[in-house]
Amino acid sequence: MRKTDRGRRPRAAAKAPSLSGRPGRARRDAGGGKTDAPYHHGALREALLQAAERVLERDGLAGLTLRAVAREAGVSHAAPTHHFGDLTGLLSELAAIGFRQFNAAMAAASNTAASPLEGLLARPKAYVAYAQAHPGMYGLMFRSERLDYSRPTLHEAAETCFAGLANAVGAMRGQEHTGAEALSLDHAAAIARAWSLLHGFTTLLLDGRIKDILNRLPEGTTAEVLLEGMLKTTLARPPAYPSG
Amino acid sequence: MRKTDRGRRPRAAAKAPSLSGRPGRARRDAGGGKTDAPYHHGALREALLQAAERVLERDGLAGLTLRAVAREAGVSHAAPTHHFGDLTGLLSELAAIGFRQFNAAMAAASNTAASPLEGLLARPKAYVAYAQAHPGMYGLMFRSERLDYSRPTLHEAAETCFAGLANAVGAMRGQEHTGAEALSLDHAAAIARAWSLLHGFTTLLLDGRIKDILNRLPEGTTAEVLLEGMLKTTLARPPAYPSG
DNA sequence: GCAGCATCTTTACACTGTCAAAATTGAGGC
DNA sequence: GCCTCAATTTTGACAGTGTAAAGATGCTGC
Repeated sequence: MRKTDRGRRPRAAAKAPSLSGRPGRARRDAGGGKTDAPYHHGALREALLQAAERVLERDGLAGLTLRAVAREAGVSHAAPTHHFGDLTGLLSELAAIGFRQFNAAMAAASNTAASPLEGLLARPKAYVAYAQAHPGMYGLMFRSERLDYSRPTLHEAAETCFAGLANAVGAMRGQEHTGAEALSLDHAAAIARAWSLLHGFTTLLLDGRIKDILNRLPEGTTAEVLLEGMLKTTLARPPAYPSG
Repeated sequence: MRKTDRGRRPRAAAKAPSLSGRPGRARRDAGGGKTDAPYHHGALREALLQAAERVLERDGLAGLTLRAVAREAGVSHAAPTHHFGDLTGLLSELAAIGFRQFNAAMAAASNTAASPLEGLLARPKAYVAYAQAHPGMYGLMFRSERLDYSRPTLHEAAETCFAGLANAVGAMRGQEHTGAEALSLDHAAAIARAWSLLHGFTTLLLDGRIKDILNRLPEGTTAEVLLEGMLKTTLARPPAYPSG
């Protein structure tokens, strides 16, 4: 009994072994005051995902465990298993939510751009900005080896993300509709280059490696300025091998 | 995290509780046949690092635990603690070894290049090739959040790696000696671009994301070809803003 | 009303990292 | 030679993790 009761809530302070009392009652009050939560939660799946997002933002990827999420949601440690199968399942569903947020943020930034140049820079800047605002989520989405991309929700959300990026690159090169069909090597290289550049810069930035470079630049130079410098010298030039 | 069957050598197949026998004897025979290893190993630190490298190659990052390394080396589960402090210490020292291998591989590739163009492509190709040959080690070096970069050995090895990359970029732009001094924004952007491109492509490749792109290219197109395509359209053009 | 089933809890187990104490051994001081 | 001492290694324990199985509970269809 002395094993795993570290973070338990007060738990009614009763040692009565619940002969007839319902152990699931009057305990889930962390959310909005509904203190008479039924034994059957009703929407535990969604509640668990929201709890997981809170834990991720608060404690980072290392603190995102099944039991921590269950504690945050106020249910027993085995409750998540029923809804997600295992840890990979929970993480994958949460990552799918992250991808949708990510896509929405980039689409919004792309739509509200004023000048043409700003339009070109809007997506990449939104990409890095999202990662900086939600480092745990970005790490989960892109750096975690505990995701199952065969899950439909995650697969679709990630695919949408990739398609948006590929389309943006295609539009920049004057080509529309980058469906699931064949690409020229040049076009594929342009997509891979854009994605690699953004993803690499982002992960290096989150890992603190970019600081070494920023320290050699004038005082106060921010990562965003460096990113703009990286992009401008790339975007300002036409493709080397026109795609005709 | 059920492993249960993995690891767990026969362990001498004896249940004699070693009433007077020395439990540390005649057990470390995995290496070279020296079956009468003394209680004091003599070079346990090195043996543990080699064992850790074997475990990493065999079971990946997820299987690289303190206890697994101790089992692989044939010592008790707490032996590594004395030499490395904690898991972070062991992983950091192993990552330092990885960085040195990584640096050596790139330097060798850069030195044995024949043509000038091949010289430019040699380093990036060696970069990706190393990561493909040692995915676990690359993940440990660049993707693990459990490293302590304040450790001198790791700090120095990683710094050497970065300096080599920065120097290669500097040489490509006609500038030598990229010491720890100030950089122009353009030069810093070039370094960050090269590093981000390589690191991003590598991690995307290791995570299987590049496959989605390769599938849209002619049958049999390999990642190396795509990488060359990415680099050629970048390298074949002079810098947009000459560094004069 | 009640049987079936989905949901949630309890219990148990194997594994992990880390700490403290005990055991073993090599080396130096007398 | 013996004896202490410090370094090294083992043993044991503890808190935490994921996961599986069994028990408790309440909704739902009949």
